[in-house]
Amino acid sequence: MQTIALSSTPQVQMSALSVCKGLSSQAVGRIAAISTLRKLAPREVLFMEGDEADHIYEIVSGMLRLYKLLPDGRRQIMGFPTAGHLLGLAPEGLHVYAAEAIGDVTLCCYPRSSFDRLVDNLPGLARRLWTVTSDELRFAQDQMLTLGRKSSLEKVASFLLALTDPNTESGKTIALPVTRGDMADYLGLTLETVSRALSRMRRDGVLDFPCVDRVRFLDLDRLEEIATGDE
Amino acid sequence: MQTIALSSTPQVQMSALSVCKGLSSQAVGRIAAISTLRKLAPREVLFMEGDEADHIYEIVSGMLRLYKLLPDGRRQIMGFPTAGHLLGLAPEGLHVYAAEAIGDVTLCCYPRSSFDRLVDNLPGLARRLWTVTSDELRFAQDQMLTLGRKSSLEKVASFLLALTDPNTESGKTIALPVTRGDMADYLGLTLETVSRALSRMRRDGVLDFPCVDRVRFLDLDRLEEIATGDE
DNA sequence: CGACCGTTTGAGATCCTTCAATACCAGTGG
DNA sequence: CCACTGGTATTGAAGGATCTCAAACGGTCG
Repeated sequence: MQTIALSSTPQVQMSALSVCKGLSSQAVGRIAAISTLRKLAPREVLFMEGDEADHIYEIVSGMLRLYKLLPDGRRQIMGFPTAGHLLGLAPEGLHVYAAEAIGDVTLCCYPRSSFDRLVDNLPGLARRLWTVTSDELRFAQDQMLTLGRKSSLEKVASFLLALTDPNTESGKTIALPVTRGDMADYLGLTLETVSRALSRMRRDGVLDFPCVDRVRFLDLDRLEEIATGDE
Repeated sequence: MQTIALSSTPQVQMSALSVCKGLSSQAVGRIAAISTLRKLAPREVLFMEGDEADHIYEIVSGMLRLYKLLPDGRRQIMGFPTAGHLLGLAPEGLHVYAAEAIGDVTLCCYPRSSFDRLVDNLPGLARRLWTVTSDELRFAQDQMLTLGRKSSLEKVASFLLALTDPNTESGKTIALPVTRGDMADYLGLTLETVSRALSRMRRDGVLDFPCVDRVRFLDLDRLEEIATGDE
């Protein structure tokens, strides 16, 4: 079984990684050969928009925020990738957004030049990357609908729903991994507006907050109606 | 030279098509073998969101609008693809947005099943598709910044700039291929707000309108400053 | 010419932002 | 232990940007 180590402490099984999904064990071995592990502290910046994209990263654990900035400092967060997501797949060689760790993060790193060679030589890897990128594109397009056409309440409801998985039911409590400010920059709102939307849904009995960083869903059907603007 | 015909009238040189870029002439031949041409009339719908994606399309000429709808009819336009763009690359088999012709459109069609086989068998095609999809993703992420964080004036300026090419200079006039309403649904605004933004930039001497569907750029530097929020 | 469609412009309403005050919590040092 | 601090969240009040509704304009086409 292929593994790689970071300073001999944590170990990662390569075949469990997202880049390797669907590839032969021989291919996995060749990917492992160019991998190294890396850790990020909270708020550590992995790369900035416009930086040379000399590595491709796969998140092993933790969460980051990806964002773009306008010259005056306005920020749009593109997403909050977690374990299994790939970062830095910028075909032109420059990062198109910044990436910053939210909490502690572990990454698997592939030097870009070696990775490029693998893409050409490993049948199946290019297709795998196409699938990954297509999924991201679909996600980005859903977000365009949210950003362009939904009200603040609908935006916040959509965000909370995106945190759930298929087997989340009313009554369940989940972690809210990001601050109000991050939610706001993700949804194109201010943090006050996000806070008001959350308060309103609590008042309306749709959800509740055991503490600031947890949500308890009380009425998921209603939440879904709010998110899609149904009524 | 590989060509395909529609009812014996128009002919298309396969090697000029975007799917084929960078592929061997043998590969081009195999792509040509599964191609057919199709024409769309203005306002004709190619597919709706949620439809089975049984074909992949490459635009030969004309322009379409791609959009998503909310249940109550709010519309977000994802883009206005033109010649060379690929449509229907939905890896899960369902279209994730609707596609509708704006004017007359000619398409090159590939049945999905045959196309999928080619992706597996033609080395280079998967990578080509990855590149195409990555470009679209980058584009979508730029649009997320515009939708989430820019003012109406900045949005309209950004849209107009996206219509220019690198050698457009102040003084040049270009076609405005879409209505105010389409611009609005693309930028997350109302058509009135778009109209007011255009009027204001005309008042300020940034641009002018010989007629409703043409723009003359008078001060491209200023337009760029407006688009990025610089000042 | 009249009907129609897209555009422009105005006036008022609405939603979201801005600014400000307060609350809350964890960490720190006296 | 507790006061102090900094970061985050909540809530209120006022302002502003965009939307809504409405009227008028201009070009195209039968």
